[in-house]
Amino acid sequence: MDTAKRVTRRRVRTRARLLDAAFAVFAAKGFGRVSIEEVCEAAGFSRGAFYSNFATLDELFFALYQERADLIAGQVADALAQDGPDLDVPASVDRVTEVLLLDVDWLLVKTDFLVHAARDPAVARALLDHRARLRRAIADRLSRARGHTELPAVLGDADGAAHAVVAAYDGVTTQLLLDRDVEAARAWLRQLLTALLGGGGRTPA
Amino acid sequence: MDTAKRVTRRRVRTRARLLDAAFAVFAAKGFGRVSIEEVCEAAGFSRGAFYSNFATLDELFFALYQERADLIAGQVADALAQDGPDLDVPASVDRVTEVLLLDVDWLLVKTDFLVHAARDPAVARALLDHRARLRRAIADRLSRARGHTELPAVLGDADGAAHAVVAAYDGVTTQLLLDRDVEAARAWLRQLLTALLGGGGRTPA
DNA sequence: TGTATCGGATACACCGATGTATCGAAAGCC
DNA sequence: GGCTTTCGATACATCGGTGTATCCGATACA
Repeated sequence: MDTAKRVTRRRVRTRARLLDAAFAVFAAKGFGRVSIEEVCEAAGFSRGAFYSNFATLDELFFALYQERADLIAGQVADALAQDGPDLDVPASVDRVTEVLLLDVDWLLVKTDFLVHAARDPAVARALLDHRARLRRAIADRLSRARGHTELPAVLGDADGAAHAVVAAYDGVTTQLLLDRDVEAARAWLRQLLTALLGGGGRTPA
Repeated sequence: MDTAKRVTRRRVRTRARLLDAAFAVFAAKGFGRVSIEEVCEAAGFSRGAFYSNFATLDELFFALYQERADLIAGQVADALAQDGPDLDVPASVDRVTEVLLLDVDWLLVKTDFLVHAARDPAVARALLDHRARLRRAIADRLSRARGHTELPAVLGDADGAAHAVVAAYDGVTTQLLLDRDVEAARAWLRQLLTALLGGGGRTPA
């Protein structure tokens, strides 16, 4: 039942170029202020290319988000897998923080997508799925290390702790979008996370 | 030097109606998807009324945000002022939480505004100011009660604690926008805040 | 290399929103 | 209550974006 059209190699390239261009334009101007034409122009294509690959800007946005979010998720998983069976909380926190607050442009686009998802249940579900997957990765890591380092009881189980980690991430992101100070945000997220997870009292610079 | 035009009473009414209508429409569709005409129609006016009061949609949005944000800020201040010189952390947390997560529509509009501010330095400054004022109110309250309840040292001074409170608020907001579960968000914010501020171990329902 | 299919460019018709200029009615002032 | 000023409605010109239908060059496959 392979309905595959004649394999296409050019197509994937142009699709990728469209997505890249869209990312740049969305980051710069915000999804709400971007037209299909602008994306095409930035990608060096005509609108024909766009309509051949996507039905609407929303569809492209969705594809874009999915692609990049998977990428980040993978990086986070890697960062978490990097220490052995013993969990070194501060080191893990550092690595994850580095990944999560790497690229302000991504945070901009991601927030745009949040606003978009907040008004479309179907999109919201996709975003919630992504977040759930992220939380699960964190929770797994935390519970795997239980017994070594005891979690503060106030948060409940490892799942609660993972929830808290994500909330801290989101909270710091908000501030970062406004002041654009990545280093401050990283320091602040580290501090928050160690405060929540109790990674042994480390004092910030 | 009173450059005041002949006093106008009708004007303020229509302006208010425009702002109210804009709030509803923005909440429903998102700032990026709303046209001037839609706002006017929702308010029961013609576009002439709009252009007589605002130069651009951005300008209206700014005014709208300022108005509502001041309102909320006042309510938070009230909530914080409600106990006497002694600070009852859990009670205060409850009251503030109630105010901050009162209205999902407001959170939607506020997040739209964040996205908007993230790309306009002037607007960003205004939003940062608001946040700073909120933080200061919280920090004042916390430090005024110092000695009674000791804050966890990990967060630094009262200012750091206030920062953490706002971050928790922002983080919980993000989740709330996606799952629309206000009660869960409230419970979760209470839990986070007591975890951060150490309001004596209360266990959630 | 020939050929059938695919992908992107071009051209066109259309629509909705914008901003402005003008006019009539409402509201304040004496 | 008349007069003046202000406010909002109406009409118009314009523009940018959208979506579609068609065409030609590129690309895979035999």
